[in-house]
Amino acid sequence: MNRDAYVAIADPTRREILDLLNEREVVIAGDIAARFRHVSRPAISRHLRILRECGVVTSFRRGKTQNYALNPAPINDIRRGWLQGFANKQMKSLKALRESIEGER
Amino acid sequence: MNRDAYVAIADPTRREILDLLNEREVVIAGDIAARFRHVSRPAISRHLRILRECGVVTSFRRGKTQNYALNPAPINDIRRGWLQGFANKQMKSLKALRESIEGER
DNA sequence: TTATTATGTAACAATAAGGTTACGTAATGG
DNA sequence: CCATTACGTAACCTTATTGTTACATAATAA
Repeated sequence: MNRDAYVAIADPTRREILDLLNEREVVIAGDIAARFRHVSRPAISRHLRILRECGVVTSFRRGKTQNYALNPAPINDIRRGWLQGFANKQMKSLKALRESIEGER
Repeated sequence: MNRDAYVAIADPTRREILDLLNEREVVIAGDIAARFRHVSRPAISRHLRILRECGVVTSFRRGKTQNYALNPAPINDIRRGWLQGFANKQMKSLKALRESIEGER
């Protein structure tokens, strides 16, 4: 399956996983799961799969460990893409408002 | 219910609604629904409710129309909050990497 | 080879998401 | 008052999400 990066960041557990991968470069699956007391290892495994399907992490096997690494591009694209455009439009509205007030003088 | 703004922007239909509200200041519910050929009015009505629950839109009645307006703050908070921190951490990693290369000389 | 470690996945359950049609209701206009 | 307009919502269906436990598999260790 191929998912949207918006989905990746919509879940708080996944954001926490992404934060972890942003700090440590490469982290093995077991260490990621160990971080979460309240969530089981299989649940984390599936979150990791979703993150792969969103294209925000990559994984590779080394010996008997599965290693995960961050691919931040799709997440940065959200920030510089839709969210940036969203913020820009607000500025345009403010500018238009400001100019209409100017025009009233 | 009280939801997370991440949920608001996770759905493409809701992003489209938000874009619309970002352009037009105040839009009545019917006009929003009319924008979507493939999605029914009740479905849009529920998207609007979710957007309210996420605190990203406000609505008020005027006469017989329900008027919707954007509250961009929670969305901007995502951009300047978690996503900004996420991007900053990457820069820190790059800086650390750069400095470790410096150190090797 | 057998046991252990590390991790994915199948099977299941509960809940949420997103869509539809049909109906309820508040405001306006004749 | 009655019809119309503009919405929300209830009931229902389907599919997705999130979690659990139990099992399968791959790589190493003994």
